[in-house]
Amino acid sequence: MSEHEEYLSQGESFEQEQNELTKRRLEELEELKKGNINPYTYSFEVSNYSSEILKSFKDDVPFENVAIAGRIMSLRRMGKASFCHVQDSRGRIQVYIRRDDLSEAYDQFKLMDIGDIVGVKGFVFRTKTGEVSIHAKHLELLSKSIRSLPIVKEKVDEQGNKVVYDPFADKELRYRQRYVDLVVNPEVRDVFVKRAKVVSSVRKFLDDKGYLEVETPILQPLYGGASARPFVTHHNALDIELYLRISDELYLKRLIVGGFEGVYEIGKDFRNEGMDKSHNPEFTMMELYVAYKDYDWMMSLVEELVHFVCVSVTGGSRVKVGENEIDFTPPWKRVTMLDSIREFTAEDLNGKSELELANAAKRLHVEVEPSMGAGKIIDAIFSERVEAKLIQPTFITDYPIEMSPLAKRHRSKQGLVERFELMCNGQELANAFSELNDPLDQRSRFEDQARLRARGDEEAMVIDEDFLRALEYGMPPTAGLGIGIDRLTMLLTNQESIRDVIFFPQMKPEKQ
RNA sequence: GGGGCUGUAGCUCAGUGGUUAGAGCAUCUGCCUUUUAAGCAGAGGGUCGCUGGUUCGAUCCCAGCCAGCCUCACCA
Repeated sequence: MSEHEEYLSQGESFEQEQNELTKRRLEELEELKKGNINPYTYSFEVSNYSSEILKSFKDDVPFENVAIAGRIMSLRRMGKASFCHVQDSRGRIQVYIRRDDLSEAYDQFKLMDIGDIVGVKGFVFRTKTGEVSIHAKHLELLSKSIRSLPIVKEKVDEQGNKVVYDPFADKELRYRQRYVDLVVNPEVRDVFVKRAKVVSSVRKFLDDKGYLEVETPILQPLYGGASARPFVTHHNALDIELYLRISDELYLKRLIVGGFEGVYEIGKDFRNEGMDKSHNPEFTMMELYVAYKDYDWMMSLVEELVHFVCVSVTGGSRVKVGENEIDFTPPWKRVTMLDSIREFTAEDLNGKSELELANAAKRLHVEVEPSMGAGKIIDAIFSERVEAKLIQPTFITDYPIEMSPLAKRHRSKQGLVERFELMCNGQELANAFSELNDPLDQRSRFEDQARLRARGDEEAMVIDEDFLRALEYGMPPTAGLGIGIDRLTMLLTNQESIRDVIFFPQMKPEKQ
């Protein structure tokens, strides 16, 4: 049995359909080895990048001795000369290969395919038709591809628009084989480069303010800080259940108790809930806690932070998102939850009883259940009648106390807490409050949650005695903030699905 | 979980209750030393998502299942 037959017989790593194409590639691989060519080399001295060459080449100035490496993305063979495009991390450049310049290396070139990774040395020139290209003096196979890539072709039409033929567009394949998506769809790479810029600019902003980046446990004996169902796992040595964190909040506040005056964490949270275009089971959250500050102060910080990130990532203060243009120039509108409802529904819910609230909900065609308290009814009306209409960044402030067991009571408004959410493009982007630091109040709020849990609310918070103990030692007045990094990235890159800003979104397992 | 749409060649997609299921790209053979959606001539490639049913006959009709997308609900 030949080497490639043996490889193909090894079953599952090759689907049936790929066999013919792969078999051919494996034959080439053997031929290369027979010719003493290592198809998987160790290194190559790269001295140039495609985009830099294209940008800096001037026709009258000789540009010699360039060396690039990348993947062959197109191939036009014309007997004793050929053209191909080589794609590196910064773009693509055409390479001209002539038998006369390469002699026996041209025979190797005949065994190369689209998808192979090559190193090219040569000089830069402009072809008859005007494309800046590399005239190869040396061509070397660096890594052989034995699985054929989807072939996407492009043309620039008379109007100068890029036309794409046979796009690799199947969303399932794109998410499952993101490596292929990234190779073949250059705009996908751009989104993730911007995502990295979102994270680094958030970090820079907070570092420059003097806040300390910290890491707290992801595996937690108790979960808390949000209303959500957790993932459960098991630690063998201790023989205990552990939960994947649903938020960082309670640990970060312990650090404020410990004397840090500003701490933040950027990391993954995990929530065992449904998935849709704005929810992935694991997602990236930034949480910040600053001592001696309140939620009013935090609103100004959020304006400054998000504006800074927007400028860093996009170069400006305005972003096109779908049909809308969003302007992040501060200051942003600040409106209480009840006022926003009055503004969009003409219902004034201020000081209304539970029965009056239920009637208002009915008038607005918002479904309410008998079990819902005043706070939940207000929240339901807001979610259904207001939220989607908030396109420009808007702070919604002063939430009902029942929904916010970790937020401090409002200094002047009965039944409300000092909390705000930043709404933008009809979605929540940030959530913040004056943190509850009264241990007696915190304990009674936890107990309210425990009662909800006993009634079957699986998302109600569990009592965290160690957190209460920390508060009993005394926590300074503190402002806290959480920003969903994935959703911020969606906005700044104009992506409508969270799956398009996460490299490997959660998928059902692939069928065998 | 409800509703809608989709699944045909490696990729993008046509198509039909009836002989051997098509196109472009990709692949293979031949020609071609400035091409570019390269071209010209030829060739190979399919469990028509899976299972069952109706039928003389199913890729097509029906049912169930699987997977994906959209949407509603739930959920932050």
